Amino acid sequence: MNTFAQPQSILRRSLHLEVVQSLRELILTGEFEPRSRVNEVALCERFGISRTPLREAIKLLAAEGLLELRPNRGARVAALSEVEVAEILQVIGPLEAAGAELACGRITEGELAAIETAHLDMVDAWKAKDYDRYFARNRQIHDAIMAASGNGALQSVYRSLSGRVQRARFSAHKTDEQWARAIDDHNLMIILLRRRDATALAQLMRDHIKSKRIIISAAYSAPDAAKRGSGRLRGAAPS
Amino acid sequence: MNTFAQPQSILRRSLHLEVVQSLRELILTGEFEPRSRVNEVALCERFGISRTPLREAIKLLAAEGLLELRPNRGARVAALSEVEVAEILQVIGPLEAAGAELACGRITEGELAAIETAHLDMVDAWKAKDYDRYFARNRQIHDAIMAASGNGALQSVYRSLSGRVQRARFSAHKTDEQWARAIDDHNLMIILLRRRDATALAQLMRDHIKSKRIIISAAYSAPDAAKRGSGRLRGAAPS
DNA sequence: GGCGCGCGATTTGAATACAAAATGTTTGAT
DNA sequence: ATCAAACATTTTGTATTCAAATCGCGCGCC
Repeated sequence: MNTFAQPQSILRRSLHLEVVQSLRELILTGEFEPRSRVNEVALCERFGISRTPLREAIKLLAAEGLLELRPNRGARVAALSEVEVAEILQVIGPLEAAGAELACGRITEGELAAIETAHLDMVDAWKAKDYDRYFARNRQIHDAIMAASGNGALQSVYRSLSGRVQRARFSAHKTDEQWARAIDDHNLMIILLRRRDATALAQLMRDHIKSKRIIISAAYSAPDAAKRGSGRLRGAAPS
Repeated sequence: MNTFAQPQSILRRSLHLEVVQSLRELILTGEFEPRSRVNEVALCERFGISRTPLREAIKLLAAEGLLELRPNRGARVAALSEVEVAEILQVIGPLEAAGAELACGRITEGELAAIETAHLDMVDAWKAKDYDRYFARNRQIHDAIMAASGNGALQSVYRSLSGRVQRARFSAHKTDEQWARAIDDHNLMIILLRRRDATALAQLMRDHIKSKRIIISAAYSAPDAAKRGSGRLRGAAPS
């Protein structure tokens, strides 16, 4: 009767890791806004756990840079300044370049095909102006390239940094022209990947990120746009 | 009377962070050997604290990659395989290259002078075959270059990865020729930094690390040397 | 004599309890 | 009326307690 696939798999992975996962989701999806305080007891009730594993999770996410801990004053969701975002992007650039370079030497036909599929869907999302889907596919493509690098350390560093700026990247809406240029970059990316042209692809990845940096800078300069992006959910604008 | 400088500064920085610091030291200095289990109660007694902050610290260091956590089976000091070390070095290369590139555009005369001083002392240590001092200065130089990049995110990622492979780097003893080549690299490093030749320096940093990778690979291939290096303290060899 | 099984001891995982710090509010004085 | 100080409340930090899982060992069985 009990055809449970993995009966305990959820409970198996120590509670605090489960909480880390959930919390990370909440932060990355934007449910928890930057600078908002993290109330421990409230979260405990929400997750139905005690404070001990929650606090362990908080410490972990703080080390990851998603939360910031003020001694005796609790944790709050990290809010990156413009320069911090710029700094992280300056790190991501070389990482993506290195990943792409490695990927050129190891990527399989299957991985390439998957990336192309995601790419086509991303272009589709672009045409449909479906920003959410565009963004998801974009991320998927970059992750897949990093995965194809075959370097686990590279992937995990990339994922961590990428996660930290995800919100900023997402909330910084592109102009039509910037968006078109990004699509161009991605088209070229596929071509160079197919050609296994490591050098050119590495350079492209660096430039690609650099333009993202410019876009985000612009978003920070426009205060209302930044506020909107990083802040509360989109919807009916007040008055 | 009480001319305490920072009366509580030690207690101020929440206990778990203090423990993280101490534990990190113990791991990095090699007091705790790779693969050795971390007994919680024993450490609690050693630090004179309870298990809660210790466990928070353990979770943190596990996230950092210095410890590995096995569910219900405690933590143990991470022991990197050869491929893991190689992977991390593959990440460090581009990071150092990027850092050096940035540093060329921002480094001050004072920072440069400090690096040169460290460099001279490192060369001195080399001549005296003082490996410990050589290693310390080496680290100092690389850290200083990264610091001169002015990119905080880059520095922290670098420090983390660098720490994880520190033991492997240290324990992989160079041949005389390799050592001489490393010195050459460093000489050139200083020259290029002075010239602010970002492109050439970036390339040098990549190559510099690449040679380190070869050295470490060789150390892993020689099983006794690797065992010796990663394992117990040097001293009288058995039989 | 070797191997599997079960029991006890140890160790980890999580929850609760207690203490200290910070925040917000009220009250009193100027 | 305003400001400040003290108190009460909330929230964090740490310790202790309880439960569950693992490990080691001895016993019995094949």
